[in-house]
Amino acid sequence: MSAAETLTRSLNAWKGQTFDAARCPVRDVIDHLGDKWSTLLIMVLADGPQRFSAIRRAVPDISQRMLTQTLRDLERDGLIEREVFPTKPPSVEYRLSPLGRTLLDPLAALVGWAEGAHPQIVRARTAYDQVA
Amino acid sequence: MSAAETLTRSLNAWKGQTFDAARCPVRDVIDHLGDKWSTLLIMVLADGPQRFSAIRRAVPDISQRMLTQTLRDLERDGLIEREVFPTKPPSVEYRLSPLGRTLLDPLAALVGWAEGAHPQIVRARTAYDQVA
DNA sequence: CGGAATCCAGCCCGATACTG
DNA sequence: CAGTATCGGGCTGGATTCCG
Repeated sequence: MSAAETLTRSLNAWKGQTFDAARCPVRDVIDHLGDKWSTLLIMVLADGPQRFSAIRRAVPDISQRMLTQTLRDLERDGLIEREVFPTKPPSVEYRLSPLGRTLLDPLAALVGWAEGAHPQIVRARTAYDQVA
Repeated sequence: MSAAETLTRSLNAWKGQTFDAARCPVRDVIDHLGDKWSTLLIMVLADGPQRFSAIRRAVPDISQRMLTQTLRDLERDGLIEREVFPTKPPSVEYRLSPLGRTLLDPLAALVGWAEGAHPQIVRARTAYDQVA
């Protein structure tokens, strides 16, 4: 089955039903990954388990608040695991869960596409704004 | 190269540089796709060219304003093309551009993952909320 | 070190009304 | 039919402060 057919079929699965966005994976899962930091944090953790402050250094422009919150959301979705080491001062390690690791393949495909398409997209924007 | 290596390498490409989010594809492209409607509209257009009102019927809960705006943004990025037929009343057709079609494969992979992982994610959330 | 709590700005997005 | 214009609420996310 082609990619287009896969996507069309995924859409049509929701035709006619009393519409419930919460039960549609595209909305319930992908939209959630689409927030400002989720994909970036998963990419950081793809390299291996990381401590809170190490993640923070890897993503310099994230605020402490959003780092905590995004990690919590990913943990709640079962994509990452959190382990506390009762040292003094405490240290906390985050790692991808088995489910989270299954996301790496499709995510790498998307990131690869984004890198390849980025120059064309930048050019398209310039051309569009030229006219308008 | 493994998916994890691909992602890590993509991240490390930005280490040390004076950080400029606009030049990072993950932020400039993927975050943009992460808005509420973009992926959904691309999925609709994967089936073939569609008129404005047909797209609207396919995504019942989008407002006219957001449909117009999201289509404009996708057109600006060069992912879709817009053609006006000067009939009376006018009709406008939208279709994926060649560049837009190259997104279908990675997008289908991600949507496929989301469908497969959705049940596990729902269960993870329930378990998490149980404890908290 | 890794948070939690609070406050607040911006903008995303929806609802509504009007147009060529 | 396919928009545009305007208004306004709510949520995302940043800055700051405090805590174990």
